[in-house]
Amino acid sequence: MTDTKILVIDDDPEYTEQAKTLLGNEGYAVKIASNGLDGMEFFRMFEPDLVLLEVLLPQKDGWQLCREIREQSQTPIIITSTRGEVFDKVLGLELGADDYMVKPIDPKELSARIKAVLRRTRLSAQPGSSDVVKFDNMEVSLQKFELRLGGKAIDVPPKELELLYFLASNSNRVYTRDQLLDKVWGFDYLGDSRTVDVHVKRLREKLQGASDKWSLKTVWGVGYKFEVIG
Amino acid sequence: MTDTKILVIDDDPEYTEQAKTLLGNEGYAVKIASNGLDGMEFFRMFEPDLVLLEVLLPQKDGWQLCREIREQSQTPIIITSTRGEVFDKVLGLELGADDYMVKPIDPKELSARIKAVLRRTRLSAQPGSSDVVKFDNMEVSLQKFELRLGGKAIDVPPKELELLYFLASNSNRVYTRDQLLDKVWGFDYLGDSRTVDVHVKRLREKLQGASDKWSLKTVWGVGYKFEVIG
DNA sequence: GAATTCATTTCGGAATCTTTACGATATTGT
DNA sequence: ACAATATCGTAAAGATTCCGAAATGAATTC
Repeated sequence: MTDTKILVIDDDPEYTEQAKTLLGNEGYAVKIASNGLDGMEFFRMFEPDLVLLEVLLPQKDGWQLCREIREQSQTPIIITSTRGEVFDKVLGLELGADDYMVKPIDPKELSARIKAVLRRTRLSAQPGSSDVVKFDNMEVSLQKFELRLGGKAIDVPPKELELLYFLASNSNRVYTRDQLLDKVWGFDYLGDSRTVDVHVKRLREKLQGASDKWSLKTVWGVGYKFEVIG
Repeated sequence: MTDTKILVIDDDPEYTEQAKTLLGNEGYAVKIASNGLDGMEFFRMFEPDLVLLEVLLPQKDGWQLCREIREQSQTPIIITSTRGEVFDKVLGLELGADDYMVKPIDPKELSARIKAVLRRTRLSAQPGSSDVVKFDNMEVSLQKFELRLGGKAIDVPPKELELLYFLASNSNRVYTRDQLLDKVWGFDYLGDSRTVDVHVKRLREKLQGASDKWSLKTVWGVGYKFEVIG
């Protein structure tokens, strides 16, 4: 049923065997790496849908690995650790991990968390995201985190940039406010959908008169879209 | 405006009363069940759009109920519990609940979470069902929510676009005004069928002279059709 | 040419969007 | 760690757009 691939990076053979059996039974394809270097290598080859990553690793520790994975992909990561330090948790989440678990791990909890994380990240999986979006004289880069209009860099706050990036990278398609809250703000955002309007307005101020080949359009009764002419 | 139904399953009368008042004020239709068996029964009869489910219930506990509901429907479920155990949360999510809240519940948070969950679960029913209808130089897209004539995008209000989309995607077939009200406005629409005439007129203004291969025709004494020549 | 059906126009109310202002929150710089 | 700054999100008022009812005029049928 599921074709989902999970990469487990941990040097405790007993634990990894257990994990492999458990997750295998749940229909996942499981791969084991027992040190940091292998971990990174396998990550590239295996292209997992989720990484289960131990903090304490030979050759290259989990933090480092987490950072490297994040630099090149949005693949969800669950950090595991024998220590239960709050510090670990905070650091892990800061580095872009999606969840955090303390060993020893209850098998039931593990599979539940994996499911939950996959569910979350799949919701926000965006079609066609290649980091930089260009239209005519406009360029939006998430990596550089900037907006360029005719070669000139414009200061744009994070939320506005993310919103513009999302709309532009899915141009001509309408999104409801709720969809935008999901895609840009996150599935667990609690708040009013009018918020989108305000951000659109602030964006429009900055984009005003920049080009006649594209625009941020309102679709009455539906939502917004980034429209490209021609 | 909202016709959304919420089923609250909880045996604490004080809590359910509070919830009923709060959610009622927000425009939801609320039904209360005070034990597990009623809960399942009401779920079937009432067909709610969302279930607010307490874990600790007489007769049949929340976990069991959650599982049963999931077996037969995708209706979103928010689990509530007095304990704040991580275990509960994880188990809840594993059983297919959509969110989890710890009592005592802040009314503001409750309504925010309900909104968020509904938002998430409704995404599949949003515009984006990549339906496009094409005839010659005309293209109607619900995804882009636009009408294109010869490559040029034309602004069309929602109702008009939906009407055109419906007629065009069932081309050459006649529909009475009442049928159109049913299909486009909704089966529960109460109103004058002359309304259709007005919308047809407005559409014709926009479509005027666009092509001779198709047209929005009146069928005298019957209704309208989108006629395609050749 | 009378009766019926359709087209067109107008207009107020409703729904939706825009804009503004302000407090809360997060970020930055020192 | 603190203050200064920037961003974010909410609420409310203002502007806009759309919808649908009614009324009148035109077309079609018999």
